[in-house]
Amino acid sequence: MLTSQRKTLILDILRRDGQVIAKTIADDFGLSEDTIRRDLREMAAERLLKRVHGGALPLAPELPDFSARRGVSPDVKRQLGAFAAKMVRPGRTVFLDGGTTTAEIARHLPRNFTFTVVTHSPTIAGELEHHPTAEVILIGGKLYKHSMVATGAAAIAAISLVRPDIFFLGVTAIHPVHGLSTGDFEEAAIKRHIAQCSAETYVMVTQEKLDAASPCHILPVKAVSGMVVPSSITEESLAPYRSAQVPIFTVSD
Amino acid sequence: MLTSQRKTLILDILRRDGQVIAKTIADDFGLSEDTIRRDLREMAAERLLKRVHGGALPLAPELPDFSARRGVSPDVKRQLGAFAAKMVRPGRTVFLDGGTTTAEIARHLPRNFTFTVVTHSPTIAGELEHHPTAEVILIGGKLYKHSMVATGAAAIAAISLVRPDIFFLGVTAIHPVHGLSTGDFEEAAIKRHIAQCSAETYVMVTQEKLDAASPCHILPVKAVSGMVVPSSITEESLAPYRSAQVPIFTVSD
DNA sequence: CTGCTTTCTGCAGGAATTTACACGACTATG
DNA sequence: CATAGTCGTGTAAATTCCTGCAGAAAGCAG
Repeated sequence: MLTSQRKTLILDILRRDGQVIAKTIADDFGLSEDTIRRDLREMAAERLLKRVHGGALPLAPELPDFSARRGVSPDVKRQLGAFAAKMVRPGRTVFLDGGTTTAEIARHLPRNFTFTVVTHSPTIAGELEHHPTAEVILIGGKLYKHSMVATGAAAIAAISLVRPDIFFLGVTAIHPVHGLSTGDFEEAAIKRHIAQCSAETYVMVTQEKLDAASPCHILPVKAVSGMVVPSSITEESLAPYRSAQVPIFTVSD
Repeated sequence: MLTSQRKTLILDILRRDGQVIAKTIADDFGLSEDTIRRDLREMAAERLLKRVHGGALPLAPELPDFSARRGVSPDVKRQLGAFAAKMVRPGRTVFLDGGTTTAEIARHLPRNFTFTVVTHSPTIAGELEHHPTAEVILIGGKLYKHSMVATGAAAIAAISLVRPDIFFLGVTAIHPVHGLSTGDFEEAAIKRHIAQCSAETYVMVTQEKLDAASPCHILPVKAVSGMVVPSSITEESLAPYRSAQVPIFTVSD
């Protein structure tokens, strides 16, 4: 990656998130924190941003409304996303489901090597507009606006043509007995189909989804390759899933 | 390989990827890095690109990058968009091209009756997330990030399956002799294909696009069903198009 | 065809840039 | 005030850049 390119990317992230954390960026770019800090110092000297302890902020103290809205993406989801993004390896193909949790994965995808992202969500595709190295395959179909994902026969057909290595599945509920579920029948069918086409399926789980059930069944719990959960979830409530032989990845704060 | 040929190729790669890395290009061309660096130096002297450590970047930090383009002549585009949106009738199917001008159409689409919108741009699809009545069909394919549209064989195939009543075409240039054109070859092919599948094609024209030509030809002027232009454009400069028998819709302020 | 000139290309070596690591200093936070 | 995290500087290694030069190819005049 070219240095000047990296600097413009940092500015992009700064505009998008309203902040830049040296450590995070260093991870995303696969570079040392020193390099990032040097970049930040130089850009601060050019009056492109404001250097602060731990990272940098935009020069103009943005409207409080804006930063408030940007910051809402709860830390838990962001951490889950950052963790999942690290599971992507060079050259692999990853399928990103629609939803806010998977959107966080898209934001944290590594930027120092190439890989392919497949998604049936225009929102996710939009998140990747400024990603420097990701090749994006968009799955078309009839748009289900509630979740902003393509659905229908055309989507199923297009999905059948790809063989993702990893599928990051978003659900509204997960239950030891009732399995993974979501609110829309069509959407459930799509998710199930993607999982069947993918070598591995990982599901992102937050507290409020655990031990719940939504109307439409997607898959049984043991059909997934692993669950990604925040460390705030007690070991006790994970026990039923562990006994179902599902690998669980705990993301510490 | 001829030198000038090589330089053209380098510019192509630069436009396509938004970056050029000396080492990579040298490998691809089977030449020494010195030769490539010399080329880059010379082209930088000719103001064709921006030389940076490790390679080169497009001259102006992404001259017409999509997100950067958002914001040029917004009022005019909004009026054009509002006018075009009124051309949509109940029950019809409309294809929206990618781009900032067509995004304005999406924002102004009528909300009191149902119709179908087809688009190969995730950005446009995103604009329609909160539209109450529009059915949205998303065309999938390999995402061309510069313009944020799906491209490739998959996109062509999917487009072939729809028969839009109206296609709102976005271009970067229109010229009485050279016709409609845009910057990317693949994108031009897609636009041409959409136009061939559609009953009618209307092109949105603003002042800076008039009487200009971009590298890749899409269609001749007389292939379109009509041009939508702002009233600020003089009748004089429209004369060549009127004599080509192209209906012109003037949008007053 | 021959000899000369011009242009292009690759190589060598020194300069400049970039990056990562180490270490002591600094800052935030409890 | 203690600790963990972050900063900045110095340094060494790697990479990239530039200059000068020599050989090869192409163009041109005689």
